[in-house]
Amino acid sequence: MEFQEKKAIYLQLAEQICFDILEDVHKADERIPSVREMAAQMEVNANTAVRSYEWLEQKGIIYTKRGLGFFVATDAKDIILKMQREEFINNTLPSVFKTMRALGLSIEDVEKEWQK
Amino acid sequence: MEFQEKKAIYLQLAEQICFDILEDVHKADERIPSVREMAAQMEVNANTAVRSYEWLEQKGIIYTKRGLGFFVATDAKDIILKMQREEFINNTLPSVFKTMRALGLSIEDVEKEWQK
Amino acid sequence: MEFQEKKAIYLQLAEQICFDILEDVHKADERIPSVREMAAQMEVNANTAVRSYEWLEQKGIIYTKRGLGFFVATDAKDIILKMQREEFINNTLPSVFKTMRALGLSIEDVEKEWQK
Amino acid sequence: MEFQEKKAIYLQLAEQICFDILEDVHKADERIPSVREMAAQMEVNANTAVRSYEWLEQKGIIYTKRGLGFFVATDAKDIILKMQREEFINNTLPSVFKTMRALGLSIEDVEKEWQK
DNA sequence: GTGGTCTAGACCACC
DNA sequence: GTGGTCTAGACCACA
Repeated sequence: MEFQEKKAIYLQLAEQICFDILEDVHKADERIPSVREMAAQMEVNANTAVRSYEWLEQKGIIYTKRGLGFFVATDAKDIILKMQREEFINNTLPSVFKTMRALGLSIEDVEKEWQK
Repeated sequence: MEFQEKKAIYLQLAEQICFDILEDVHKADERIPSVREMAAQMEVNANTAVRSYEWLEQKGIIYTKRGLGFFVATDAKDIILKMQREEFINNTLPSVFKTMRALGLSIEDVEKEWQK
Repeated sequence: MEFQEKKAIYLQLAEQICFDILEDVHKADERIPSVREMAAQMEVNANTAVRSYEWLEQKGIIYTKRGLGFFVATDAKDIILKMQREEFINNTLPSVFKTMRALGLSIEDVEKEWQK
Repeated sequence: MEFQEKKAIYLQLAEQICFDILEDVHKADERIPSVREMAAQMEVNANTAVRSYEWLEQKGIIYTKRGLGFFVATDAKDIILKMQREEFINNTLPSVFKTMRALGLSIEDVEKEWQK
């Protein structure tokens, strides 16, 4: 996997895993590769993979069964979508709005385009 | 100047010049640096700077006086803003709309955010 | 192909291609020789042929399909004829009018000739 | 003087002399340089200059006084203008008309431009 | 294979 | 000095 320089690798890996969950590469309640396997697959340091899994667990997207590994949460997709929705609302939209103001475009202009 | 790898350098340079015109670094009807000066400043090949200037000239943003150099068009800002508006409508918005559909967001959700 | 010294080669090549389109050597929606083929045929540098093609593309006379080559636009002939009409009106006619004034000829004299 | 390759040099020289007469470089009833002087000035072979003078004399534009040289005819300008008018009517205009037909332009279109 | 881009270096006309 | 053009040769993404 290729990573951007601007963003922490463990976050990019976590996002990739989220993407895979949405795409059913990893299905609800099923096991995902172990930290070491994932680290090898993605060619990152094992500690980086650990941080990704911790982050996903903290978000409730995966959970751990001692001795067995990590599993996809039943409602993982819902959580991910909700997260992405918030990301869109809090970051993408404000940036789009800023551009609109700079260009003198109104919300009505955007609505017209949406109809198409 | 630093350039992204994904986009042609001559286009990035042209956009930078547009940005400078909007910011009054280069004012209407005034001369901009010669092709060779700009190329040296930005550390690109002279021919690449030529392509940028040709692109801007073709858009009507700058014009040339023989033996004297390139000058900012009187209505350069209008042209740039119109261009950017079209770019936003034709490229940025469709991408935003695609994300909205993927996340199940409606135009009403966006309107609520806009009010804030 | 032989080129005049007074005019840019890439423009003369572009005009030749226009001529060929009008003569159905290159037909609407069909592929024209690749940049490199054309350059070899006409014995010019490949970059010069590129400039010709870019000029024709910018005029809407040809269009490009990625990895496949350049194709003649459906309405290429219309565009070419319109272009040539403007050229005639803006350049040829003024020069003819200048000669007429120098020789003391009126528009009526020309009309008489036109009738024949 | 520089000569085009496509046209006989003696004709180009004769035209240049006509041009000079119209511009009063050589005035009516005055002597023009001898054949040898002219040949030297224009850097052409003396025989070529002779042919030019013969051509001009045959047209009635210049005349010879034995032992004195060549002189500009009293009505030289009239003859030249008449000649040029015929040249315009017989060669330039037909070529213009041909272009007009090829482009689908009418004499009315030309009249409109003439008014400007 | 295609077009697209970039560099390096050259010559020209114009001012 | 300015822009404008041309050549030579290189690397890239895409199909």
